[in-house]
Amino acid sequence: MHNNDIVLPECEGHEVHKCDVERAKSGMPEISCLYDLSDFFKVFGDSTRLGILLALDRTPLCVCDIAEVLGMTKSAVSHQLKVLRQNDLVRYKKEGKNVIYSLADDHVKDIIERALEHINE
Amino acid sequence: MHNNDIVLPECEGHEVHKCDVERAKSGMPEISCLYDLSDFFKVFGDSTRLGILLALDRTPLCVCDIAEVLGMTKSAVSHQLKVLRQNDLVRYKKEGKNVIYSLADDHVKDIIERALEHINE
DNA sequence: GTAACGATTGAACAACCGTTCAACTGTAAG
DNA sequence: CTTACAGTTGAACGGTTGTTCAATCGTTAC
Repeated sequence: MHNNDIVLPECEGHEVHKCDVERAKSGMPEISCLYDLSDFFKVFGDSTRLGILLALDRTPLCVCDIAEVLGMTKSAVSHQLKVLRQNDLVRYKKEGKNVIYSLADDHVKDIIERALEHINE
Repeated sequence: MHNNDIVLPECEGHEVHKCDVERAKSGMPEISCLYDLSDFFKVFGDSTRLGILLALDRTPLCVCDIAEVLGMTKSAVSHQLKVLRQNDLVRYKKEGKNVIYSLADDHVKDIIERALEHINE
């Protein structure tokens, strides 16, 4: 519908179109960048992962404790911790039988607080 | 596993636990707030919706033009615009046969730019 | 060694989500 | 009135995703 060879002057008759489309296109980031960005937000788009991050924002915790705080199984928490690890949002260190998780950096906190502002108008 | 009646002093032997769990729990926001927050991020966690927002950040556009910019069908775009509307991220006004969409406020831009910073380290 | 516990992992399942398709509404033009 | 186009909508389909369950690894204690 959009990429045919017929000469059709897309939506002729309104001046709203062609130039605005060009302007919007010129300002758009790379497609790959768009995917990176949406993937980043996708990580925050789950209440379990968000809960983990908010808990770790208070204090470093082992997996067992995170599960206790959120009222979930260790397995479910561990799966989500893996996602957070792969996105460099948390760090971890082994301590005996425990694995202590903590936030990777302060950037995370900023982003969450900014979003909270928006929600509370 | 977590909510049985047996008296089991959860993870006795390490001082990492009980007090840290209490500290984390006390700092946690309401569960409903957690859902609101993750729902908010979920909206940004899709490249199509993100593309729409970035395009509208440059200039207001009608549905047809957004579809042109992103190389998608009007239907797909309209579906995602509905989601953005429901989350108060875009406004719209009718103009003849067209519906012109624009960003609801500047908060959106801030959040996206903050995320971009994090991705680019 | 064995037992117990913290943690991770993979498979499986259900629920969710985004696009496509077709049908439909409403407006503008002939 | 009829045609054409912008936009919306609902159903359906396929892909993704989060939790559960069972099995496993590593470390500690006996």
